[in-house]
Amino acid sequence: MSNSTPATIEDVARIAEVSIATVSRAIHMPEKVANSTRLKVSQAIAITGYTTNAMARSLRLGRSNMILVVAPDIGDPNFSNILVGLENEARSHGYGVLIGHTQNDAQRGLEYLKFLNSNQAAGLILFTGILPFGHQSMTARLPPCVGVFEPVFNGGIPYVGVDDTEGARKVIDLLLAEGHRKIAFIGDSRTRLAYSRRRIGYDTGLDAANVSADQRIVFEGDGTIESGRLAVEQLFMRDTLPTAFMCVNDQTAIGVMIGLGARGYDIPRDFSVTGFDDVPQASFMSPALTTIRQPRTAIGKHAMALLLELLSDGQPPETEILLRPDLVVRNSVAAPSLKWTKR
Amino acid sequence: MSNSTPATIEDVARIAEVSIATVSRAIHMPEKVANSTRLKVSQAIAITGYTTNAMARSLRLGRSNMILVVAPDIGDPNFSNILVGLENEARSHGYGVLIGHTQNDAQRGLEYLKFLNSNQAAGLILFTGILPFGHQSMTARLPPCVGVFEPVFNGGIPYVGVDDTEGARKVIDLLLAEGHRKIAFIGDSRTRLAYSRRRIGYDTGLDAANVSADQRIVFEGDGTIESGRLAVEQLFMRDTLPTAFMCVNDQTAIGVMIGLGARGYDIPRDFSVTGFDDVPQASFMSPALTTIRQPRTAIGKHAMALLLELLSDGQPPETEILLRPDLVVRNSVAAPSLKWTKR
DNA sequence: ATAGACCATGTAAAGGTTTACATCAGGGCA
DNA sequence: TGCCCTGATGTAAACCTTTACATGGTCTAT
Repeated sequence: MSNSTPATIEDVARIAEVSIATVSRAIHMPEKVANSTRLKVSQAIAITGYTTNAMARSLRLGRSNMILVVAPDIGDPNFSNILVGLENEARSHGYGVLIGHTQNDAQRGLEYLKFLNSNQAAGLILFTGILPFGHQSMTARLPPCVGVFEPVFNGGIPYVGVDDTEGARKVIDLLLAEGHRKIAFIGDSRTRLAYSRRRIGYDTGLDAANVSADQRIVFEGDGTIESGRLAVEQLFMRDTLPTAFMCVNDQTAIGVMIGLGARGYDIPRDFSVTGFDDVPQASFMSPALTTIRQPRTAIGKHAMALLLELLSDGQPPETEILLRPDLVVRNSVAAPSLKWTKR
Repeated sequence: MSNSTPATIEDVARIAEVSIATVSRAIHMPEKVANSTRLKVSQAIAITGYTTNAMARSLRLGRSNMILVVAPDIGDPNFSNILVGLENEARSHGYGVLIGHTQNDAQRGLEYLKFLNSNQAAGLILFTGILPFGHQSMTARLPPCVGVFEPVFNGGIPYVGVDDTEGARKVIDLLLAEGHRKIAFIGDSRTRLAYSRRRIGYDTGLDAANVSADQRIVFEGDGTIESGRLAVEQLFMRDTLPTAFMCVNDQTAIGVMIGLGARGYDIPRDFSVTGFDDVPQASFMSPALTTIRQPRTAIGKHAMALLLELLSDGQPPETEILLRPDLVVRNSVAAPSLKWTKR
């Protein structure tokens, strides 16, 4: 009964008194097999506890049932919720999720390329924005791929993300509604598309409200906490201060809050601050940060669904899926301080 | 040159003018092959860009190069840093990391069991404390396994975690050193070993300081934020209050802080509060929470290293690896308030 | 009655490795 | 010279599936 070696399709065939071909068909194309035979086979499977050997199957089929997910840093807490969406969707279609992170190290990228090349994954989900690069013959034969958060450099690859422009627009509209006119945008000089799109939201929002160009302040940071702090220092040296800081992401916003706090200002009484992403810390800041929520689980789910569609159809159904960003109103925004508007 | 189909060992053999057996040996047992031949083979490999087909290899060898990591919830931000340690260690030994989460759902556990049974993983890392359970013949043939955080129920499985007793001892010693005598332990009635070990730290610490039993207050919660809040409510209904709340984990501590805040008390002036785990939020609370840091990346690294050792040796080198917990002193602890000590 | 179509099933090849066993050449020793 | 040993390489089987093709039986329409 309970052998130490797993039951094979042959064991099942013997017990069901059919050929192995019939067993395989009973499993994968039940409609091609007579009812009586199908029954015999499923009984035999129950007796033996047979599970099909994935290695043999993948070898024969020439593709595995694994999806490789490569992120710059899997330790990033923002990543974990996306993983949930990815995993659920994949598992429910019989795929497993393999993870890897590059830490922005080309060497590691190359390792994953080799990994892919030895047929270990049927598809690839990229958070890095960059295709792995290596030996000509390897790069030529990558499996279907989907980008997340930002389009993959080198193009032609569908991607899933949040509608950055709309998100930014929601933020700027909130600030405008509170009465702010002089709003600084603390950006990110790295050329990532997400950031330039958020900038567009800022600009179009101000355009729509007829805020003149000379009221606009843009600071190019690099998206880190430190960069937010620095932005505050720099802006205080100019003669006109904003009444609100609209930050390209939560990290920057946290930095801005630290910077303003260090100078003794109260948020939101003296200045309003907004972020983007809704990282876990955002709700624990004091004041809690008003920001845009990234629908992370949904992003993961959509990205995986898109990839699986690609795997079966072969043709990318659409090139870009943008999810609706939600404004999360907390306590870091209020009407502009009279102290500054009066000037 | 750049074929659409991957190079096989046969292509390499043809170019190197040797047999496929020799190619395989040149790769896996270089000492068994003449220098001149080895050179020819490696040149041929370079020309073809050959990578060995992992499916075929796994099929032949009867084991894959994947490690399955199963956690209750991969969305938990505490999990992500462990993943980093796991992945780095695995990858550097040529293994890939597959992830899965059970969400405490037996159905999903069964899916992973099937997954393991079809030879998709060479080893298993369990965060759930429970072996997946299913058809007799499947459960009988699980791959080598390592537990993380808590021993796997049903025993015999080595595990890696932090030294909970020592960690708790560090906390209680800090509180005692600040002058606290009446210290409440807010525990977790779920029978998880980690928690009972932390309780031991609490008790031995107080024993060592000769704090009498009637000075000790133990509240059995369930480890959630809500449970911390509830503990505060309950303790306020008793006639003697503690001067410090030592919580079994950070979640509970956050709940306690919320509860005390709601009653208008200031931490640490009126009460001291401590946690355990150092979750990401801990440093963003106000006041920032004094707690015990889990060396997460190190835990991941050790767990994977242990598993890989198991895979090659077959024998568990040790049954339990306890890492040193570090006390993270922030701002939630101060000397006891006179208001309470005077009573 | 017979050809053709169709259905259920079986046979066997193929997928890319690894490795036990066979082969062969060369060298040392009696 | 003949024998055995050693070291390098080749041959072929095995790992477990899936599936194209072959087989044989039943039914329908001529």
